[in-house]
Order: sequence, then C-alpha cells, then structure tokens
Amino acid sequence: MPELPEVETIARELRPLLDGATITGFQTDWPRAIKYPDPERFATQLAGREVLDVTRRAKWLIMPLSGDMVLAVQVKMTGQLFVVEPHVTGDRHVHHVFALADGRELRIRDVRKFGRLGLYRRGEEGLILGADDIGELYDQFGPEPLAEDFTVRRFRALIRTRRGRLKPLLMDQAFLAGIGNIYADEALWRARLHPLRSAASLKPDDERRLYTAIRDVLGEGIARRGSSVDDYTAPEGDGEMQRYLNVYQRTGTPCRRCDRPLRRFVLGMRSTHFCSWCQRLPRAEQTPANRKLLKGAVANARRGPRWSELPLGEGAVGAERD
DNA sequence: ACGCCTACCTGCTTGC
DNA sequence: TGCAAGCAGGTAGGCG
Repeated sequence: MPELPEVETIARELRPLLDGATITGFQTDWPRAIKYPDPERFATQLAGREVLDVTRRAKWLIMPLSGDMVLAVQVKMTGQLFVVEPHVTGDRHVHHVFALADGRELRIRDVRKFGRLGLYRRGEEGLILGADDIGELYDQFGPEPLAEDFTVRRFRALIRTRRGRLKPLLMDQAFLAGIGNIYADEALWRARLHPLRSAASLKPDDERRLYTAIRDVLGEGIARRGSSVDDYTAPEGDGEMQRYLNVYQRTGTPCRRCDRPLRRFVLGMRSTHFCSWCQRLPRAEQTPANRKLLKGAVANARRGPRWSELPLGEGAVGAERD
C-alpha cells in the first residue's frame, strides 16, 4: 500500500533513471485513469517534454517537465512504475506506457486500476491542478511530516485544533500528508497510543511521543525502501520495511514490547492493528461506541492470525508471497 | 469538524 | 471440487 515512504522511494529511484529523459509518446489501455486534461490532450501535450525532476508531495509522484508543465501520478493501492527497454515483457496489468527519446519506456503497472495521472501547469505558488475542481495540490494537504520545519511545536499547534480519534486523524491527508493504514498503526504502537484515543485528550507528553513516532517510523520506512506488502514494489525492487513492522498484519502474534497477542479490529472499513496492553484506552474514552468497535478485536485475537497476518520472511507457514 | 457509507477495481481467501 | 461472497484499502463524494 504505497504511503509516504513507498512513494518517496519510487521518486528517489526514478530520479536517476529519468534524469534528462524526454517523453516522446504516451499510450494507455485505461484512459479512465487520466484525471486531467482529457486523454487525448494528455498525450499530445506530453510529447517532446523533458523530465526535469521526480519528487513527491503527500502520496503523489510529481514530475516537473520542461515548458512549465507537471506530470502527477497517484499510485493509490497497486500502482507500480518501471523504466525498461522496450523488449522487456510486460503483462496485462501494464496500463500506461510513456515512450522515451532514448528508446526506453516508463511503464505503469496497476492491477486494480485505482491509479490516476494528470498533466498540469506549474503555478507560482505550487502546482495548479487545472480547471477541474481538484484544487491546489500543494495547499489541499497538511504539512509534510518529515519536513525540517515541521517541529514538535507545529505538530502540537496542529493537533490541538482537532478532536477526532487518532487513527482516522493520522490518515487524514489534510491533517498530515502521506500517512496511510500501515504507518498510522505503526506510529500509534510506537507512541503507545490507542487508535481510538481522541486527539483532544492528549497530554503534552503524548503529543511529543506521537510526533516522534510518526517521524521515526516514516524515516525508517524510507531507509528500508518501503513496505512490500501486497502489490507494492519500487523501480529497483521490493522494500524491506515489511520485515520490521511491529503491528501491521501481525494479529495474534506477540507484541514485541510486552509479548501479549496483538489484536485487530475494523475502524472505518480499515484493518486496525494494536496492542491492547501497550496502547490503553483511558476509562473516560471507553464509550459504548468504542466498546462496540473493540468487541471484534477480542474475537479476532482468539481466532488466531490469518496466514497473511503472520510475520513475513520468518519462515512462517504460508508467508511466501509471489 | 466529524463520522459513516458507497464506489472504484482485481485477485486472493474463505465458506458452503 | 467449484463457485460465490468477502475482503484488502487510498481517495472522492454524499449524507447526517
């Protein structure tokens, strides 16, 4: 599930591969993925442009092009990008192909076809996303959690404006950019905060631990080239972070801090993994609604892990993927 | 602001 | 064994 560390890894690995490359053509068998402008203009306006850089904002890949245009790619769940020689065999999941002047191809493979592409003008205050109603990419998201000027002081000011539960809040891109299901669960475990804990209830020390946990887990994710669970892989191959995740998809296995079995429950249609011992929910927040959500967590732990929730790479039965 | 729901997709897993 | 239902989740959009 590409989140900030995964998209950052894709950007870092594409950058040298696309340095100085010129796009000469574009073909797609899934034009519905072209978000802006229409597929025809997308292809014609791309032709002849040089790729000046490959960067990231939130979970978007951003490629500034010559002529003050920007190619933006949103990989969502299953998008993968590769730069290959044209003779390299693809498969039916390769939906978009950018021809490059030196003969190579930038290919986007996307099993579930959730990924989106857009070609925009580059504005002065950032990226102008065009005439549709997406808004301004650089303003619609919250701060980049790894930015140098994103201090604990700024984080405190930000979180004190919010009142909802921590997990959905961390995943809200308008609050912080780039955190998804995996790193939300991991950050909360590191900070010893319950996913259902309300932001308004945090003490200054809770806020500091959460800030540190978010930055640490995202930084480590980048250092390990992302978490290759399900369909994520980078241009240079799978990441390593999946082996170092402490709660995500580890239901029923011992918590690495306290040895008690990790639990899973569903929050907003998302799998949520946590340690009920290390991440306590204060009595005041044990509301009927929260209790109801957590009932399933007990049953889940009793039933034991699904094979896909066993630790990867540890020789566990069924852990082999692909 | 917040919470809850649905839709978009395909492949894998589960249950009958 | 086969087949359908369920599940995975990033994001937009709708509703209350």
